[in-house]
Order: sequence, then structure tokens, then C-alpha cells
Amino acid sequence: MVDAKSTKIADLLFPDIESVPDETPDRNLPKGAAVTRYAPSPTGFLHIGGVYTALISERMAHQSDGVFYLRIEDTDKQREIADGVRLIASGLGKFGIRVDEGVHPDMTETGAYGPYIQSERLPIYHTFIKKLVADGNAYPCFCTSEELDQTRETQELQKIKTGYYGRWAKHRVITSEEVEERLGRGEQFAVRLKSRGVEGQKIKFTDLIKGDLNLSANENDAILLKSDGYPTYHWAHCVDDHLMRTTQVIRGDEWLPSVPLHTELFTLMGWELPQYAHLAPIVKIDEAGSKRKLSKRKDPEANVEYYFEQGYPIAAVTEYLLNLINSDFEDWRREHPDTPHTEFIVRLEKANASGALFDFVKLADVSKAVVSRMSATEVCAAVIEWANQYDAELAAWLASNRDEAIKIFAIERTGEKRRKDIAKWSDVREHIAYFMTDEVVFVRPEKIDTTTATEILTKTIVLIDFSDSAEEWLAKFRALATELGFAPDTKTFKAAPETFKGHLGDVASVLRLALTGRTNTPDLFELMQVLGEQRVKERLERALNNL
RNA sequence: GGCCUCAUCGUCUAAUGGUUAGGACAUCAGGUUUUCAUCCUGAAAAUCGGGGUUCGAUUCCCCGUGGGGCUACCA
Repeated sequence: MVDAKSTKIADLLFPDIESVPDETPDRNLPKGAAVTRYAPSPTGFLHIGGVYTALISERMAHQSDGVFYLRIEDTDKQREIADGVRLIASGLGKFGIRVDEGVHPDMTETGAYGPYIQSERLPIYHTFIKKLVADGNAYPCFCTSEELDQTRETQELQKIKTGYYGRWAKHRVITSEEVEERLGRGEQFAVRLKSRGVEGQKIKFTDLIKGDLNLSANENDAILLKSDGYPTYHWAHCVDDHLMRTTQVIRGDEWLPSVPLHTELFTLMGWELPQYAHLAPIVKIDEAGSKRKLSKRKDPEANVEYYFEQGYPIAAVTEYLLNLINSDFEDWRREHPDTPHTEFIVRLEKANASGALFDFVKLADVSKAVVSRMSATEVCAAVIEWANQYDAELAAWLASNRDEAIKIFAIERTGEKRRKDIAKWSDVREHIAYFMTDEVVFVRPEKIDTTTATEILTKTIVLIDFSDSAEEWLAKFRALATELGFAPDTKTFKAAPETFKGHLGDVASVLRLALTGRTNTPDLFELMQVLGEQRVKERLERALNNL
């Protein structure tokens, strides 16, 4: 393979580069340990699909005592945004996705296989591509983008495959003299793979998720090194995942068609091919009713910031995502209600092969369950943290009423039957509004007449005793209901509805409206305990005056 | 257009060459609870279409159809 011409071209192209590339040491990991990575481009906010990919990658590494690292693919200087890297690193951090190596939110780097930012690895890509050129497996291409556009147009017109291959691959057979001459004129060059692929040839490939696949061999002389000296994704992937000793490449399935190119690159370099897992994207139904990938531009819910803003507990989003990866997660969760999600073993072969619709209703259900498992103190802390950023008024109130807040969150949060009404922290304000203000508007329920309402309120003020237990209070209240001609419970009422004015619930509704201004609230007794004697009596009397 | 890939209730999915095709969320109907959120019980709800192979196909094969992806010096 090595011939004088190729060596000459390689030297012309990269005169300053030592032609013996450095290899990285083996990672000394136990057998079966996976090395995975999340390798995003810093071109925008952290995408929920990115969290999905990162989460799976992190789980595959850590559940096998392997290594998970974060690599930044900033090889497209046009699309890069200023804050991109920090957004990604800190976003992963907020999701509790632990990065062992690579770039951290404070922009420091750790790990022995770096640098982990591709723009800092340019000499490495050059070193290895020089070898590829010298071996006769790559060559410089001096075509301008105008020329390439023209070629593509011609190909489209002739309805043949577009690309740089066969007779269209002008510089595939370039001589060292021509290279020297063009370089001498200061011409820019890109480096292309000299593909060995043959039209119609198939390659067998086993994907960790999609199983055995039959892909068309690559026959395109793909650009490996752009004329600005940056590698394309394909080359960077090959070099980095080899040097960083990645064992499992977990990425979006838009990369599936590139697999033949990637296997070709690994083979040409004589490197062991990593395993691949191609993930189907998370999709949504758009207005036209068709499925499409969550779009960065069109869908606010694509941005992880959306989940922070809405105040979905991170654990809930994580569990929802895990359920999307392996639908038996929820069965596991039922059996292990208090085990950290990290104990669940993710199996790639069980992952869905086609795109899953992001279901907010299901998320809410998962989230309610997650929140119901939290203690009052935990809920309070989470709400405070959220409000500090997204609801200043609520934050201020919580700061000066922390003890009461914990009592509020403790309502129906003990024992087996735990309250399940909070799906996200932005719901909380509505739930606790009547604690935050004494401006409670009492409206008499229609089915209770004024006289009866007056009686209920007057007598309740008298019978209420804050030293009573819940049972004692309920007994008294039930007695009052009976005295006023209401059924003591729904069963009695339903047995003979015509003999009663209503049932206990109707009596309670007057009280509930008086105390909170709403028809639905948590347990009245607990609620009154939190409000305290003074506020309860004040509110009842005010209601009485407003009848 | 070419190439690749995917296809089970509304949604996420399980299962198998022979099952009443299972579960979860949502929906609906009952029940429990002082209301609500829960919780319990029940109901409705699916193998994209057509061929083949087979005693038997939802499962295997082929052809359609539909979705998604790729077809850049973007990733």
C-alpha cells in the first residue's frame, strides 16, 4: 500500500507533522466494562434528546463499572454558539448525569485521554490523516464548493447517485506534482477518503439496538478533513473513539447510514471497531398529524430548560426517559419503589427501534408518583430551589414562612395513602395559594341555602377545638351534620336521599369554601391545623359576614 | 428520485409459529374517601394492506402502503 507517490503527497500536505502517530494506553478496566461518551456539538441549548442519549450512555458505562466521558465536537465553527459547552455540561450536571472524564461545567477538563474538545485536537487528526494519505487511503481534493455544487447538479439531472466517487472523483488520482503545484499556488485542500467500496456491495452490521442490519457499502470519497483544517464528524469520530478507547458508541440513528463509512475508516486504520447502538429519536406529532423529531427551533419542550422552568422534578424526567428506553422500567419501579434509578439495569437490546412520542400526560403521572415519594422537607427544598429562579413572589413567601410551608407539604404525606397532586413545581403555587393570603373569597354552594350555611358556619365556630384529634373532630362535625338534617356519610345518604338535605360532604364543602375559597382541597382537618385556630376562626367569621 | 430503516390498543410497549394478544398512561363506568388528588373494581381499545411458506402466521419470506433517516468541506 505504501508507495512513494502517496508518501510524497502526505509530506507535501503535512510537512510539519511527525508521521508516527501516538497511541493511547489501554484503559485498565474489568472485563465487560463499557466506555461510553456523549459527544454533542455546542450549537445550541441542551436538547432533551441529548439528555436521553447521555443518560443511556452514562447508564451503560456506570452499570458495568466502566467510564462515561463528555467530548465536545466543535468542528463546525459556523454553527457554534458562545455558551454552548457550558450549557451542555451544566445541563447534564443538573440531570445528575455524572461525567467521569472530559469537560465539566466549570470548563475544566479531567481524564488521561484528552483533550476532550475537538478543536484542541487538530494536530492529532492531522497526524493520523497523514498516515492515511501516506498509506494511499486518502488524498487531497482541491475542488471548490462551486465545482462540487455543479457536479451534484449534473448528477441530480442525470438521476444518478450524488457524491464524489468513481469518475466524479476528480482528484482521486492526483499526482504529487500537481499537489505540489497547487499548494505552491496557495490553493486550499480538503482530504478525502479513497473509498474501496463498490456499488451495490452490502455490509453486514450488528447494532446493539436494531440488531442485524444489511447496509450498503460506502463508495463515496467522503471528506475527512475540511479545508479549514478541521475534521468532519466522520474522521473525528473514528480517531477520537479509537484513541479514547470507546467501546460503545451510542448515538442518534440519523448516523446509521454513515456506519459503512465509519467501519471502512476503522478498518483502514487497522483499529478495532467499537460497538454501536443507534437510538431512535424522540418525536412529536405536529399540526399536520405526522411524526417528526423534536425540533430545536419549533418545540420549546425540546430544550431541557423547559423542564427546569416548568419545575418537573429531574428524577421524574429521568424516570420517564428510562421508561422510554426500557418499558419494563415501570414494572421495576413498582417492585422497588425506594431504590435509586441507578440500580435498574438498562438493556440496549430492549430499547425501542422506532421513534417514541414524548407523552407529557405520562410524564405527569410518573412525576406525581415521584413527588409523592418525597418527604415534606424534600418537597419544600425543591420548591424553594425552583421558585428562587422562576417565581420570585413564591420564593419570598417560602423564605419567610418556611416552617408553615413544610407543614403544608406534609398534609396527607404520611403513611400509605400519600397525596398525589403535584406533577411539577409550577403547580405548587396554585395548590397553596390560600395559605399565602387571607384574601379568600367565599361563595356559598348552590345546594346549601343561606340559613343552613349560616348554621353550619356558626356552629362550627363553636364546636371547633384545636386540641381535638382528627377522629374527635370528625365525630363532632358528623354529629353537627346529622343535627342539621344531613346524612353522616354518603352510604346513608344514597340509601335514602330524599330524607336528607345532603350528606357530610355538602356540609364540609361550606367549611372548605369558607376556609380556602375553593371546592377542592386536601384534608380539612390537617389544613385547619396548619392554618391555626386564629386564622380558621377569622375566615369562618368573615364568610359568615359575607353570606 | 436513490439508498437505508421502522410498523401491536389514542400513547409507551410485552409476547409467541398454536395465547381469551398481556401491562402501563389516557378514556369511560362503578366503588371507597368530608371535597379533590389518590386508591380499588370493571369496560372499551391494537397485530398497516396483499400475497406466499406452514396443519396453523401477529410472528418467517416477498410485494405494496405509511412513518422516519441519509443523500454537505453540518453534526
